[in-house]
Amino acid sequence: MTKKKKEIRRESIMEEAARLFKQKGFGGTSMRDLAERVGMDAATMYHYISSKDEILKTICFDIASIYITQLAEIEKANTPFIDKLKALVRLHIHLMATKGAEVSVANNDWKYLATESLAEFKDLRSQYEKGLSKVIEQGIQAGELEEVNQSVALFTLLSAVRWVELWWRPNRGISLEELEDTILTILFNGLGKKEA
Amino acid sequence: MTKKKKEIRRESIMEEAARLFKQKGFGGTSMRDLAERVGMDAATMYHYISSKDEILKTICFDIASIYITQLAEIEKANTPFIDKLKALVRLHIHLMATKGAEVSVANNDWKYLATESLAEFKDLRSQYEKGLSKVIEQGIQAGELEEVNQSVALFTLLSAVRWVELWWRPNRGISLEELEDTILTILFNGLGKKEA
DNA sequence: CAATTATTCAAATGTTCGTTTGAATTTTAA
DNA sequence: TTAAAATTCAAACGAACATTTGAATAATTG
Repeated sequence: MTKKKKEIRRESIMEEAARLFKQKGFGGTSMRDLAERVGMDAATMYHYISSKDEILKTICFDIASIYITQLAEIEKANTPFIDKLKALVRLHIHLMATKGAEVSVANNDWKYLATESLAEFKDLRSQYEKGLSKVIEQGIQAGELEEVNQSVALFTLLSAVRWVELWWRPNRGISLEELEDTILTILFNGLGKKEA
Repeated sequence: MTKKKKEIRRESIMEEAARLFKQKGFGGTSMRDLAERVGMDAATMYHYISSKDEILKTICFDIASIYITQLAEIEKANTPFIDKLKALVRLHIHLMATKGAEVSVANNDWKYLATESLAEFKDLRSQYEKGLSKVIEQGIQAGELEEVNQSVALFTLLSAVRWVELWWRPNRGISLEELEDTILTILFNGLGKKEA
Protein backbone atom coordinates (compact mmCIF):
# COMPACT_ATOMS: atom_id res chain seq x y z
CA MET A 1 0.00 0.00 0.00
CA THR A 2 2.64 2.51 1.03
CA LYS A 3 4.76 1.76 -1.99
CA LYS A 4 2.05 3.18 -4.16
CA LYS A 5 2.31 6.70 -2.83
CA LYS A 6 5.70 7.32 -4.35
CA GLU A 7 4.49 5.79 -7.59
CA ILE A 8 1.44 8.01 -7.70
CA ARG A 9 3.42 11.16 -7.15
CA ARG A 10 5.90 10.13 -9.78
CA GLU A 11 3.14 9.53 -12.25
CA SER A 12 1.50 12.83 -11.54
CA ILE A 13 4.83 14.53 -12.23
CA MET A 14 5.05 12.67 -15.52
CA GLU A 15 1.53 13.61 -16.50
CA GLU A 16 1.93 17.26 -15.71
CA ALA A 17 5.30 17.29 -17.45
CA ALA A 18 3.74 15.89 -20.61
CA ARG A 19 1.08 18.57 -20.52
CA LEU A 20 3.66 21.31 -20.01
CA PHE A 21 6.08 20.00 -22.62
CA LYS A 22 3.25 19.87 -25.11
CA GLN A 23 2.24 23.41 -24.28
CA LYS A 24 5.61 25.10 -24.02
CA GLY A 25 8.08 22.58 -25.39
CA PHE A 26 10.79 20.73 -23.48
CA GLY A 27 13.21 23.61 -23.68
CA GLY A 28 10.55 26.10 -22.67
CA THR A 29 9.56 24.23 -19.53
CA SER A 30 11.56 24.70 -16.35
CA MET A 31 11.64 22.34 -13.44
CA ARG A 32 10.33 25.22 -11.32
CA ASP A 33 7.34 25.62 -13.64
CA LEU A 34 6.67 21.94 -13.39
CA ALA A 35 7.07 21.81 -9.63
CA GLU A 36 4.57 24.60 -9.21
CA ARG A 37 2.01 22.80 -11.34
CA VAL A 38 2.47 19.60 -9.39
CA GLY A 39 2.36 21.52 -6.12
CA MET A 40 5.79 20.85 -4.68
CA ASP A 41 9.11 22.53 -4.45
CA ALA A 42 11.47 21.83 -7.33
CA ALA A 43 13.93 20.12 -5.04
CA THR A 44 11.21 17.84 -3.73
CA MET A 45 10.54 16.49 -7.18
CA TYR A 46 13.98 14.99 -7.27
CA HIS A 47 12.84 12.42 -4.73
CA TYR A 48 10.51 11.02 -7.34
CA ILE A 49 12.43 11.49 -10.53
CA SER A 50 16.12 11.58 -11.20
CA SER A 51 16.33 14.32 -13.82
CA LYS A 52 14.46 16.34 -16.39
CA ASP A 53 15.96 14.12 -19.04
CA GLU A 54 14.55 11.06 -17.34
CA ILE A 55 11.05 12.51 -17.54
CA LEU A 56 11.36 13.03 -21.26
CA LYS A 57 12.83 9.59 -21.71
CA THR A 58 10.04 7.92 -19.78
CA ILE A 59 7.31 9.69 -21.71
CA CYS A 60 8.85 9.00 -25.10
CA PHE A 61 9.62 5.34 -24.50
CA ASP A 62 6.26 4.59 -22.89
CA ILE A 63 4.53 5.80 -26.02
CA ALA A 64 6.96 4.01 -28.32
CA SER A 65 6.33 0.79 -26.49
CA ILE A 66 2.57 1.10 -26.89
CA TYR A 67 2.89 1.60 -30.62
CA ILE A 68 5.24 -1.32 -31.05
CA THR A 69 3.19 -3.69 -28.95
CA GLN A 70 0.01 -2.86 -30.83
CA LEU A 71 1.71 -3.19 -34.18
CA ALA A 72 2.84 -6.70 -33.28
CA GLU A 73 -0.68 -7.64 -32.28
CA ILE A 74 -2.26 -6.30 -35.44
CA GLU A 75 0.43 -7.90 -37.60
CA LYS A 76 -0.38 -11.39 -36.45
CA ALA A 77 -4.16 -11.08 -36.84
CA ASN A 78 -5.73 -12.98 -39.71
CA THR A 79 -7.40 -10.15 -41.61
CA PRO A 80 -6.98 -8.39 -44.99
CA PHE A 81 -4.04 -6.03 -45.14
CA ILE A 82 -6.25 -3.05 -45.75
CA ASP A 83 -8.05 -3.78 -42.49
CA LYS A 84 -4.75 -4.04 -40.65
CA LEU A 85 -3.79 -0.68 -42.02
CA LYS A 86 -7.11 0.80 -41.02
CA ALA A 87 -6.72 -0.63 -37.54
CA LEU A 88 -3.31 0.99 -37.27
CA VAL A 89 -4.62 4.36 -38.38
CA ARG A 90 -7.40 4.01 -35.81
CA LEU A 91 -4.80 3.20 -33.19
CA HIS A 92 -2.98 6.44 -33.94
CA ILE A 93 -6.13 8.50 -33.77
CA HIS A 94 -7.21 6.78 -30.60
CA LEU A 95 -3.88 7.28 -28.85
CA MET A 96 -3.82 10.94 -29.75
CA ALA A 97 -7.31 11.41 -28.46
CA THR A 98 -6.69 9.60 -25.18
CA LYS A 99 -3.03 10.31 -24.49
CA GLY A 100 -2.65 13.55 -26.37
CA ALA A 101 0.02 15.18 -24.25
CA GLU A 102 2.31 12.16 -24.13
CA VAL A 103 1.96 11.49 -27.84
CA SER A 104 2.70 15.12 -28.55
CA VAL A 105 5.91 14.92 -26.56
CA ALA A 106 6.97 11.70 -28.28
CA ASN A 107 6.22 13.32 -31.64
CA ASN A 108 7.76 16.73 -31.10
CA ASP A 109 10.22 16.71 -28.23
CA TRP A 110 12.05 13.45 -28.82
CA LYS A 111 14.87 15.46 -30.39
CA TYR A 112 15.85 16.69 -26.94
CA LEU A 113 16.63 13.14 -25.78
CA ALA A 114 20.22 12.60 -24.71
CA THR A 115 22.49 11.09 -27.34
CA GLU A 116 22.13 7.50 -26.29
CA SER A 117 18.38 7.53 -25.75
CA LEU A 118 18.01 9.49 -28.93
CA ALA A 119 19.64 6.75 -30.96
CA GLU A 120 17.52 4.10 -29.29
CA PHE A 121 14.35 6.06 -29.85
CA LYS A 122 15.10 6.61 -33.52
CA ASP A 123 15.69 2.91 -33.77
CA LEU A 124 12.31 2.03 -32.33
CA ARG A 125 10.69 4.56 -34.59
CA SER A 126 12.30 3.14 -37.67
CA GLN A 127 11.39 -0.37 -36.55
CA TYR A 128 7.76 0.67 -36.28
CA GLU A 129 7.82 2.41 -39.64
CA LYS A 130 9.30 -0.66 -41.28
CA GLY A 131 6.53 -2.84 -39.88
CA LEU A 132 3.88 -0.46 -41.10
CA SER A 133 5.56 -0.19 -44.46
CA LYS A 134 5.45 -3.94 -44.85
CA VAL A 135 1.71 -3.99 -44.27
CA ILE A 136 1.31 -1.41 -47.03
CA GLU A 137 3.54 -3.37 -49.37
CA GLN A 138 1.56 -6.53 -48.78
CA GLY A 139 -1.69 -4.65 -49.24
CA ILE A 140 -0.56 -3.37 -52.60
CA GLN A 141 0.65 -6.80 -53.71
CA ALA A 142 -2.65 -8.33 -52.66
CA GLY A 143 -4.46 -5.77 -54.80
CA GLU A 144 -6.20 -4.26 -51.81
CA LEU A 145 -4.49 -0.89 -52.10
CA GLU A 146 -3.76 1.47 -54.98
CA GLU A 147 -0.32 1.08 -56.45
CA VAL A 148 1.22 4.23 -55.08
CA ASN A 149 4.72 4.80 -53.80
CA GLN A 150 5.05 2.89 -50.55
CA SER A 151 6.99 5.48 -48.58
CA VAL A 152 4.71 8.27 -49.62
CA ALA A 153 1.70 6.26 -48.54
CA LEU A 154 3.35 5.40 -45.23
CA PHE A 155 4.26 8.93 -44.26
CA THR A 156 1.04 10.42 -45.56
CA LEU A 157 -1.00 8.10 -43.38
CA LEU A 158 1.14 8.70 -40.31
CA SER A 159 1.12 12.41 -40.87
CA ALA A 160 -2.51 12.88 -41.86
CA VAL A 161 -3.57 11.93 -38.39
CA ARG A 162 -1.25 14.06 -36.32
CA TRP A 163 -3.45 17.12 -36.06
CA VAL A 164 -5.86 15.15 -33.87
CA GLU A 165 -3.57 15.62 -30.91
CA LEU A 166 -3.81 19.39 -31.27
CA TRP A 167 -7.40 19.81 -32.17
CA TRP A 168 -9.74 17.11 -31.01
CA ARG A 169 -11.36 17.30 -27.62
CA PRO A 170 -14.28 15.22 -26.42
CA ASN A 171 -17.62 17.00 -26.72
CA ARG A 172 -16.49 19.49 -29.26
CA GLY A 173 -19.08 18.62 -31.82
CA ILE A 174 -17.63 15.37 -33.06
CA SER A 175 -17.28 12.04 -31.32
CA LEU A 176 -14.13 9.99 -31.41
CA GLU A 177 -15.82 7.30 -33.48
CA GLU A 178 -17.10 9.79 -35.99
CA LEU A 179 -13.65 11.34 -36.14
CA GLU A 180 -12.00 8.00 -36.86
CA ASP A 181 -14.57 7.12 -39.50
CA THR A 182 -14.26 10.45 -41.27
CA ILE A 183 -10.50 10.32 -41.43
CA LEU A 184 -10.55 6.73 -42.66
CA THR A 185 -13.04 7.71 -45.34
CA ILE A 186 -10.84 10.51 -46.59
CA LEU A 187 -7.66 8.44 -46.55
CA PHE A 188 -9.06 5.26 -48.05
CA ASN A 189 -11.89 6.51 -50.28
CA GLY A 190 -10.60 9.96 -51.07
CA LEU A 191 -11.98 13.45 -50.67
CA GLY A 192 -13.02 13.79 -54.32
CA LYS A 193 -16.63 12.95 -55.07
CA LYS A 194 -17.24 9.57 -56.68
CA GLU A 195 -19.88 9.15 -59.38
CA ALA A 196 -23.16 7.88 -58.02
CA MET B 1 26.13 48.09 -53.53
CA THR B 2 27.44 48.44 -50.01
CA LYS B 3 24.00 48.33 -48.52
CA LYS B 4 23.64 44.78 -49.74
CA LYS B 5 26.45 43.40 -47.63
CA LYS B 6 24.61 43.88 -44.37
CA GLU B 7 21.51 42.41 -45.96
CA ILE B 8 23.34 39.35 -47.16
CA ARG B 9 24.87 38.64 -43.79
CA ARG B 10 21.53 39.11 -42.13
CA GLU B 11 19.94 36.67 -44.49
CA SER B 12 22.64 34.11 -43.97
CA ILE B 13 22.04 34.36 -40.24
CA MET B 14 18.33 33.81 -40.81
CA GLU B 15 18.94 30.83 -43.06
CA GLU B 16 21.34 29.14 -40.71
CA ALA B 17 19.04 29.88 -37.78
CA ALA B 18 16.14 28.19 -39.54
CA ARG B 19 18.29 25.14 -40.18
CA LEU B 20 19.42 25.01 -36.56
CA PHE B 21 15.97 25.64 -35.09
CA LYS B 22 14.60 22.84 -37.24
CA GLN B 23 17.35 20.51 -36.11
CA LYS B 24 17.54 21.34 -32.42
CA GLY B 25 14.50 23.47 -31.73
CA PHE B 26 14.39 27.13 -30.77
CA GLY B 27 15.09 26.39 -27.12
CA GLY B 28 17.87 23.98 -27.98
CA THR B 29 19.75 26.45 -30.14
CA SER B 30 22.07 28.98 -28.53
CA MET B 31 23.25 32.19 -30.11
CA ARG B 32 26.77 30.88 -29.70
CA ASP B 33 25.88 27.74 -31.70
CA LEU B 34 24.37 29.89 -34.38
CA ALA B 35 27.29 32.30 -34.49
CA GLU B 36 29.72 29.45 -34.97
CA ARG B 37 27.72 28.09 -37.88
CA VAL B 38 27.56 31.48 -39.52
CA GLY B 39 31.24 32.03 -38.85
CA MET B 40 31.21 35.03 -36.58
CA ASP B 41 31.40 35.81 -32.94
CA ALA B 42 28.07 35.87 -31.14
CA ALA B 43 28.46 39.54 -30.32
CA THR B 44 29.06 40.34 -33.96
CA MET B 45 25.72 38.92 -34.96
CA TYR B 46 23.98 41.64 -33.02
CA HIS B 47 25.03 44.13 -35.68
CA TYR B 48 22.79 42.33 -38.13
CA ILE B 49 19.90 41.22 -35.96
CA SER B 50 18.45 42.70 -32.85
CA SER B 51 17.64 39.58 -30.84
CA LYS B 52 17.04 35.85 -30.96
CA ASP B 53 13.33 36.57 -30.77
CA GLU B 54 13.54 38.76 -33.83
CA ILE B 55 15.04 35.90 -35.82
CA LEU B 56 12.16 33.64 -34.90
CA LYS B 57 9.65 36.36 -35.65
CA THR B 58 11.13 37.07 -39.08
CA ILE B 59 11.14 33.42 -40.08
CA CYS B 60 7.61 32.75 -38.89
CA PHE B 61 6.03 35.83 -40.42
CA ASP B 62 7.85 35.49 -43.74
CA ILE B 63 6.35 32.06 -44.14
CA ALA B 64 2.92 33.15 -42.96
CA SER B 65 2.93 35.94 -45.50
CA ILE B 66 3.74 33.56 -48.34
CA TYR B 67 0.85 31.30 -47.42
CA ILE B 68 -1.61 34.14 -47.14
CA THR B 69 -0.56 35.79 -50.38
CA GLN B 70 -0.87 32.55 -52.29
CA LEU B 71 -4.23 31.75 -50.77
CA ALA B 72 -5.59 35.09 -51.95
CA GLU B 73 -4.33 34.43 -55.45
CA ILE B 74 -5.83 30.98 -55.66
CA GLU B 75 -9.09 32.16 -54.17
CA LYS B 76 -9.75 34.64 -56.94
CA ALA B 77 -8.92 32.26 -59.79
CA ASN B 78 -11.84 31.03 -61.85
CA THR B 79 -11.52 27.26 -61.42
CA PRO B 80 -13.51 24.46 -59.75
CA PHE B 81 -13.18 24.37 -55.98
CA ILE B 82 -11.57 20.97 -56.04
CA ASP B 83 -8.82 22.37 -58.23
CA LYS B 84 -8.30 25.28 -55.88
CA LEU B 85 -7.95 22.84 -53.06
CA LYS B 86 -5.50 20.74 -55.01
CA ALA B 87 -3.50 23.84 -55.85
CA LEU B 88 -3.33 24.70 -52.17
CA VAL B 89 -2.15 21.24 -51.23
CA ARG B 90 0.48 21.49 -53.93
CA LEU B 91 1.53 24.83 -52.53
CA HIS B 92 2.11 23.28 -49.13
CA ILE B 93 4.12 20.42 -50.55
CA HIS B 94 6.13 22.75 -52.71
CA LEU B 95 6.95 25.14 -49.89
CA MET B 96 8.07 22.32 -47.65
CA ALA B 97 10.27 20.94 -50.35
CA THR B 98 11.87 24.26 -51.19
CA LYS B 99 11.86 26.11 -47.88
CA GLY B 100 11.88 23.15 -45.52
CA ALA B 101 13.75 24.67 -42.64
CA GLU B 102 11.72 27.87 -42.50
CA VAL B 103 8.42 26.03 -42.81
CA SER B 104 9.49 23.68 -40.06
CA VAL B 105 10.19 26.59 -37.75
CA ALA B 106 6.86 28.24 -38.57
CA ASN B 107 5.13 24.92 -37.94
CA ASN B 108 6.91 23.83 -34.78
CA ASP B 109 8.62 26.73 -33.05
CA TRP B 110 6.01 29.46 -33.37
CA LYS B 111 4.99 28.75 -29.79
CA TYR B 112 8.19 30.42 -28.61
CA LEU B 113 7.15 33.75 -30.12
CA ALA B 114 6.82 36.57 -27.60
CA THR B 115 3.30 37.25 -26.37
CA GLU B 116 2.40 39.96 -28.84
CA SER B 117 3.84 38.29 -31.93
CA LEU B 118 2.34 35.04 -30.79
CA ALA B 119 -1.15 36.51 -30.83
CA GLU B 120 -0.60 38.04 -34.23
CA PHE B 121 0.78 34.82 -35.64
CA LYS B 122 -2.13 32.79 -34.34
CA ASP B 123 -4.40 35.31 -35.96
CA LEU B 124 -2.78 34.93 -39.35
CA ARG B 125 -2.93 31.20 -39.00
CA SER B 126 -6.58 31.20 -38.18
CA GLN B 127 -7.25 33.60 -41.04
CA TYR B 128 -5.55 31.20 -43.43
CA GLU B 129 -7.42 28.22 -42.05
CA LYS B 130 -10.73 30.01 -42.43
CA GLY B 131 -9.98 30.77 -46.07
CA LEU B 132 -9.07 27.18 -46.74
CA SER B 133 -12.11 25.97 -44.90
CA LYS B 134 -14.34 28.10 -47.07
CA VAL B 135 -12.91 26.51 -50.22
CA ILE B 136 -13.74 23.09 -48.79
CA GLU B 137 -17.23 24.18 -47.86
CA GLN B 138 -17.87 25.52 -51.34
CA GLY B 139 -16.43 22.37 -52.88
CA ILE B 140 -18.81 20.21 -50.90
CA GLN B 141 -21.79 22.42 -51.74
CA ALA B 142 -20.88 22.29 -55.41
CA GLY B 143 -20.85 18.50 -55.23
CA GLU B 144 -17.17 18.34 -56.06
CA LEU B 145 -16.11 16.89 -52.73
CA GLU B 146 -17.45 14.11 -50.52
CA GLU B 147 -19.75 15.30 -47.79
CA VAL B 148 -17.41 14.84 -44.86
CA ASN B 149 -16.99 17.01 -41.82
CA GLN B 150 -15.39 20.25 -42.96
CA SER B 151 -12.97 20.72 -40.09
CA VAL B 152 -11.79 17.15 -40.26
CA ALA B 153 -11.14 17.51 -43.97
CA LEU B 154 -9.31 20.79 -43.45
CA PHE B 155 -6.95 19.55 -40.79
CA THR B 156 -6.41 16.19 -42.44
CA LEU B 157 -5.28 17.86 -45.64
CA LEU B 158 -3.02 20.33 -43.85
CA SER B 159 -1.56 17.62 -41.71
CA ALA B 160 -1.18 14.89 -44.33
CA VAL B 161 1.44 16.92 -46.06
CA ARG B 162 3.63 17.93 -43.16
CA TRP B 163 5.98 14.96 -43.25
CA VAL B 164 7.38 16.22 -46.55
CA GLU B 165 9.46 18.76 -44.71
CA LEU B 166 11.14 16.01 -42.69
CA TRP B 167 11.55 13.38 -45.29
CA TRP B 168 11.71 14.54 -48.85
CA ARG B 169 15.00 15.53 -50.42
CA PRO B 170 15.68 16.03 -54.10
CA ASN B 171 17.23 13.01 -55.79
CA ARG B 172 16.11 10.55 -53.19
CA GLY B 173 14.25 8.32 -55.56
CA ILE B 174 11.20 10.47 -56.10
CA SER B 175 10.82 13.77 -57.88
CA LEU B 176 8.87 16.68 -56.45
CA GLU B 177 6.24 16.36 -59.17
CA GLU B 178 5.81 12.67 -58.56
CA LEU B 179 5.57 13.38 -54.84
CA GLU B 180 2.85 15.95 -55.31
CA ASP B 181 0.90 13.69 -57.66
CA THR B 182 1.08 10.72 -55.34
CA ILE B 183 -0.09 12.64 -52.32
CA LEU B 184 -2.92 14.22 -54.28
CA THR B 185 -3.96 10.80 -55.51
CA ILE B 186 -4.11 9.43 -51.99
CA LEU B 187 -5.98 12.40 -50.58
CA PHE B 188 -8.47 12.88 -53.38
CA ASN B 189 -8.92 9.36 -54.78
CA GLY B 190 -8.12 7.34 -51.68
CA LEU B 191 -5.65 4.63 -50.86
CA GLY B 192 -8.16 1.80 -51.13
CA LYS B 193 -8.28 0.03 -54.51
CA LYS B 194 -11.21 0.95 -56.75
CA GLU B 195 -12.97 -1.75 -58.80
CA ALA B 196 -11.73 -1.85 -62.39
C1' DC C 1 7.58 5.05 23.22
C1' DA C 2 12.00 5.50 20.46
C1' DA C 3 14.36 4.78 16.23
C1' DT C 4 14.34 4.78 11.58
C1' DT C 5 13.00 6.33 7.32
C1' DA C 6 10.68 9.35 4.12
C1' DT C 7 9.59 13.87 2.85
C1' DT C 8 10.11 18.78 2.64
C1' DC C 9 12.31 23.16 1.42
C1' DA C 10 15.58 27.32 1.88
C1' DA C 11 19.78 28.08 0.24
C1' DA C 12 23.50 27.53 -2.61
C1' DT C 13 26.35 25.52 -6.72
C1' DG C 14 28.03 25.73 -11.06
C1' DT C 15 26.63 26.29 -15.73
C1' DT C 16 24.70 28.23 -19.73
C1' DC C 17 22.21 31.58 -21.72
C1' DG C 18 21.06 36.18 -24.35
C1' DT C 19 22.87 40.35 -24.60
C1' DT C 20 25.98 44.63 -23.78
C1' DT C 21 30.21 47.14 -23.42
C1' DG C 22 34.27 49.21 -24.99
C1' DA C 23 38.29 49.18 -27.12
C1' DA C 24 40.63 47.72 -31.32
C1' DT C 25 40.69 47.10 -36.10
C1' DT C 26 39.14 47.49 -40.80
C1' DT C 27 36.61 49.75 -44.41
C1' DT C 28 34.78 53.74 -46.62
C1' DA C 29 34.68 58.42 -48.33
C1' DA C 30 36.29 63.17 -48.73
C1' DT D 1 45.92 61.02 -46.30
C1' DT D 2 42.75 61.53 -42.83
C1' DA D 3 38.45 61.64 -40.51
C1' DA D 4 34.33 59.11 -39.97
C1' DA D 5 31.83 55.02 -39.99
C1' DA D 6 31.34 50.14 -39.90
C1' DT D 7 32.84 45.84 -38.15
C1' DT D 8 35.09 42.77 -35.00
C1' DC D 9 35.74 40.34 -30.59
C1' DA D 10 37.40 39.50 -25.62
C1' DA D 11 35.36 40.22 -21.59
C1' DA D 12 31.79 40.75 -18.66
C1' DC D 13 26.71 41.24 -17.16
C1' DG D 14 22.77 39.63 -14.81
C1' DA D 15 19.28 36.27 -15.22
C1' DA D 16 17.56 31.70 -15.49
C1' DC D 17 18.38 27.08 -15.31
C1' DA D 18 18.98 21.98 -13.52
C1' DT D 19 20.53 20.02 -9.73
C1' DT D 20 22.63 19.22 -4.81
C1' DT D 21 23.14 19.96 0.01
C1' DG D 22 21.84 19.83 4.59
C1' DA D 23 19.09 20.63 8.09
C1' DA D 24 14.24 20.41 9.64
C1' DT D 25 9.94 18.08 9.89
C1' DA D 26 6.59 14.30 9.35
C1' DA D 27 5.39 9.38 8.83
C1' DT D 28 6.26 4.74 9.64
C1' DT D 29 7.77 0.88 12.17
C1' DG D 30 9.48 -2.17 15.93
